[in-house]
Amino acid sequence: MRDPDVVIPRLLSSRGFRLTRPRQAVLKVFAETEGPMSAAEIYSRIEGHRIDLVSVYRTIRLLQDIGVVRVAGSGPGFQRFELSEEFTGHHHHLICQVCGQIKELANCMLEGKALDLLKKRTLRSVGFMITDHDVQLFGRCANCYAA
Amino acid sequence: MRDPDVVIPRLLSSRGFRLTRPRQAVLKVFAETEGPMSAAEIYSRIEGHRIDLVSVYRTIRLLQDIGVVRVAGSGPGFQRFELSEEFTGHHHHLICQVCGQIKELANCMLEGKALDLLKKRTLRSVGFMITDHDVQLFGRCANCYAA
DNA sequence: TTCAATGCAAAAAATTTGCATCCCA
DNA sequence: TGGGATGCAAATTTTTTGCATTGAA
Repeated sequence: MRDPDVVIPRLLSSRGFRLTRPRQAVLKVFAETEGPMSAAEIYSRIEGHRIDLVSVYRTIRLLQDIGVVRVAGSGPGFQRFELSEEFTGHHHHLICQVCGQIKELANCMLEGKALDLLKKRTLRSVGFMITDHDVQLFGRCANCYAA
Repeated sequence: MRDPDVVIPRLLSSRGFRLTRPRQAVLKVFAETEGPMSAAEIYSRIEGHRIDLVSVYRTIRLLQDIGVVRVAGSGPGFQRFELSEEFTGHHHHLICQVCGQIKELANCMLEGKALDLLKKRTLRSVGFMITDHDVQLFGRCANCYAA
């Protein structure tokens, strides 16, 4: 698994993008946080929040464009973002339907023969080429289950 | 599989909600369309669109509250809705990353022992009670694959 | 007839864009 | 130092809310 603090700045500079203060701040939040976050959540985790929310949006977009950030599980009316799997490893999410909390789940029960077979069949039958997948598991987290 | 045209009006009236013209129009669109739609898409499919977009939103919310519609695969900046599985059957989605088109996929390769085991393990280890799941398969549809 | 539901307007919330200024390479 | 990046303001887009009027039961 690669280290975002090393890889991403290098990737930015190799493509002619500058490593500015707002970008560093957003990258820091991504690197030190597990699980998907909305733009507002990222913004609120930047100490002092002395950068503009617009720059958070622009940085997220840039990181998506260069392939190091992906959309992961939109909430009600907004999107959440997460480092791509080369940094986090392949994983899926446990989403609490009561409080909205999202946790990572390391095991993927979809990889392997079943998925390979599905890919082949889908390509043959409808012409759709499957390249990625996401599994969302809904239910109640420990707190909301107890309550 | 139940018939939404029969079940939903009955469900509405049994809970004291009225079957108004805007609600009938939205229900008609849900019943005759396969796959998830945004509020705007639903609105655009209502012939003559002589009802207000606000009523579309309010109807979607109501249908969610009584459990016959669910959020399925939000797009970039908006949500998509679909009849719940008692009407459509359990299924997942093929999402084209190029054109955004969404198609239904009837087979679920997750049901069965693997999922049961995961449910047990997750409940025991992190206290999370899994009740539902969604699988999104990303890639390229036949058109965009050819291009 | 009556109260829920609608349409219109306007507000909120999430996200994007324009542009003068700033600062990283 | 020059051009990409930022901040601020304002525009867009999606969704929600307030309120007088309408219409389904």
